Amino acid sequence: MATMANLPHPERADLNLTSVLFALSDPERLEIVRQLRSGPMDMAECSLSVPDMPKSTKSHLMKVLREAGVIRNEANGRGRRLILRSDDLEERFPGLLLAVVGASVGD
Amino acid sequence: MATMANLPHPERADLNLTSVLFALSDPERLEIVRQLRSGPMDMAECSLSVPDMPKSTKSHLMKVLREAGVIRNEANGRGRRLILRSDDLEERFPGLLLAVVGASVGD
DNA sequence: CCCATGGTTCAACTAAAGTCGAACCATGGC
DNA sequence: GCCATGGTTCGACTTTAGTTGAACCATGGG
Repeated sequence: MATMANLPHPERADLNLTSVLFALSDPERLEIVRQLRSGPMDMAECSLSVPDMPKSTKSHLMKVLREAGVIRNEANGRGRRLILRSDDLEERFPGLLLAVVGASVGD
Repeated sequence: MATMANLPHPERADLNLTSVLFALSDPERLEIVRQLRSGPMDMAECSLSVPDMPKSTKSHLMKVLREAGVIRNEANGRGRRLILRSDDLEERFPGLLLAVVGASVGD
């Protein structure tokens, strides 16, 4: 029924550039964002470079992205559905997301 | 004669996206970058939100930006000349700089 | 109803980043 | 030559961020 814990998300107008940049400035978090580029994903599905990452650590990565307003984290059955906030980011920071996810990381 | 200490700068090809994003994810550093958008500046001229910032702290801000490849820091007489590496950034991460410096920060 | 699944939260710890005084160092001007 | 200027570097410290196990919790399935 999708009634699990509703986590807080900042509103579009409250998105802060430096917070977004910080959230994107970590390779693991950036990788998550890239995977979400092609559409929502179940959290359990999204793979990271560290395959055996503890779930508390993974949850923390999501928290940073969510609190910066980069992703939404919604209850979905037993799991979580992750959604990139493309529209909100585009509105607040036009071109930023495209530049970031489109670029070659460099290492 | 401009022969003062030559600080190390990463080459264009070595620029790393997450390092650049991290360097830009601080309000003070972002402000410096914005001031450099309109051309090189003497380090002594660039004003920060904290007017009485110790010079060691200011120097550290510049170091982070320089080591990420965002700015050049060249000897210039008794002082230092700061130059935004627009071309290198545009080459490596097209559209990124424009999106970042063009955006409203949000707080 | 019970339990496995998939996740959040907390607390304790480690690691990384920021702050800033003090020492040092070129330069340009006198 | 000397000194004021404008900066870098170092070291010690504070602060912030990342990591993880353990406890907890909602859900869906049997």
